[in-house]
Amino acid sequence: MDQERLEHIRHSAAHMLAAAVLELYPRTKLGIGPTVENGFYYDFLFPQGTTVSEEDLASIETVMKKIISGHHDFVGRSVTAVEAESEEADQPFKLELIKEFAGEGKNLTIYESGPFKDLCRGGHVDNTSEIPADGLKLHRVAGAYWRGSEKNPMLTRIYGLLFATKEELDSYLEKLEEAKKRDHRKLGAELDLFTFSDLVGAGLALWTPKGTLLRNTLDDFVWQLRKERGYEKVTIPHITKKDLYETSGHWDKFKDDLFKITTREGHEFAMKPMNCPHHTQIFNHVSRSYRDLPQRYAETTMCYRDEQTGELHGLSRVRGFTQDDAHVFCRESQVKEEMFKIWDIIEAFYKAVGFNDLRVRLSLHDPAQFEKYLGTKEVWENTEKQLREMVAERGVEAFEALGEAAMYGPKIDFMAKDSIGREWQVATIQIDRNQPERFDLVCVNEQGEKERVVMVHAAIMGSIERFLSILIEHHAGAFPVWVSPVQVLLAPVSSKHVGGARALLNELTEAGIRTGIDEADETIGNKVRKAAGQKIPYIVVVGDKELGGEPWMIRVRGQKDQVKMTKEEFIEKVRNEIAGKI
RNA sequence: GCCGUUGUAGCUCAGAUGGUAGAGCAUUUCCAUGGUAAGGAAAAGGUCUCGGGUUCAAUUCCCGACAACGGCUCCA
Repeated sequence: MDQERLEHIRHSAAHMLAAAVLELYPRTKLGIGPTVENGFYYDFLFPQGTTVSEEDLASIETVMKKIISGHHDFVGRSVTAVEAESEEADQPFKLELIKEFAGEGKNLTIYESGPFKDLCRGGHVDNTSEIPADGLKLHRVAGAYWRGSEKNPMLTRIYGLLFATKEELDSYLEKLEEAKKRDHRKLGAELDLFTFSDLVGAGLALWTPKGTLLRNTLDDFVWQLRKERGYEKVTIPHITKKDLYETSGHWDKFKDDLFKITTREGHEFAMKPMNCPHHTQIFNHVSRSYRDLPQRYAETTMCYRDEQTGELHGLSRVRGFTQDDAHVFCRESQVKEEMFKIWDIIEAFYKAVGFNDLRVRLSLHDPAQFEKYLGTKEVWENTEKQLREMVAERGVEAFEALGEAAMYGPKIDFMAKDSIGREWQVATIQIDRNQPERFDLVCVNEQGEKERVVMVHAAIMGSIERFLSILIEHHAGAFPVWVSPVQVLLAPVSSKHVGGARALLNELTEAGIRTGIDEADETIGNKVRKAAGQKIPYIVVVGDKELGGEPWMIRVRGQKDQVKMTKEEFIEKVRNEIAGKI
């Protein structure tokens, strides 16, 4: 079925949803009912005191299907604004739309289908019998502001899924189930990686030893890639005087999102929401010669933003998060080379963690809202042109996104697709000519003159928290061997094998393999079950045979049959995988 | 922040028109020395999220806070 036809079907179904709601709740006021990616929604203002629960959806759905089965034709007719207003007299939201559309000189049409009529620009099927009722499911109810503005009243939005066939609906529902199983919030608890505490507060993740190992493993690799390219580590405090952000321009635009601290002497401080302003002060504490450039500062450190409670979500959106941040201070002539170095790091890193094809997004400013940004139009346009050239030179396909730029400059963002096809922004490279201006960052050039430097911002994982939410879901917790907190689990057959297993533990650990041991007095079957649930890559049962020098039967994650290998072969194999970032 | 739903043991969930609660898994101990996805038994574990109110009595009803979930808005 072609997309346009599916759109018509979904939009027609939205009318039927409204019809069903009016039948069950006659005094309901109607918002709008467009199509969305996998179906449609309709916004309603229910009569005072009515709430619609998830269970009520089933009865609405039943009524909806009954109306659909009435084989009603969709009949449209043009109306004047006055006619439209009289027909929709008891629908305040429709009246608002009529007024607006009439003001814009648009033609108004009303579509009738059986018992229901609606102001609508069209795009329907001819008859409701064309709506595939068995591909339909009302699945969610949510709040949504009228016309998307938080200044407007909150309406109740009912989402429906609608596919051409039942099979497609079922397969989509299966996909949702699969996503649920992979949910990082669930896996984070099951794999004992992180937790939240009501005492500590919402959006403040606490990392267990295993989770910390995971973070550090990834961060160490990023650092290795950076170190090879001339980066140096720096360290900054997590708070700053207000003055720093007044100079950077952040205080003005983002003061609501800062955690603020007032000292006993009445001075205002803030928790840092980013690191660049601090890093400028390290660059700027001595005069720099062009010979000292580029200065490349890297630091993995936490930032804090006072996100609204309703926006928090697992690790994806938190109040305290860790950036693997880096800033390069360089001359204009060095920008491209530095950008490409970062690009190389990003490619190497994402390949190693199992994301193969990153999409590249050019995140540009939104010309319609230029007041959101720092700096002049000219600087922005030049920088954006430069980014386009670099993308072209790099020979990659990039898509452009208006309004996705940072406050101080445009970005090249990298988008990763996870294993069930969802796309996420991960790494980012940003060119910044505004903060060097504001902090007066210069070097002395060959002519002995002051020369303005350029800042390049480069986060590889971005926020480690958000990155891990994506990584956990991408691999469903079954991380590549080099990333896994525990790479090999030893399971002694009985208590008399514990000593021998401990010796093996030392041997494997010496070989650089993260090894665990399950010494519990339990059956071997139970130990295997638990280790498999922990998604540990290799499980080795240790009994008389193994300790007696016979080949091992290794249980490999994801494989049904065990693999036979000598101890030496096994150690070699795992070491190679760790070294090869597999 | 807004709309809606929810909050009972570490986890997953039962439960009572208002009379302080129960299971499985996990934990601890004992028995079993067990060979690749749950061996057996016992014990321990709860201010029923927190704070107010109504009541002889509140985990249960009411109000408020906090937190989680689904969205909206936001995301430097």
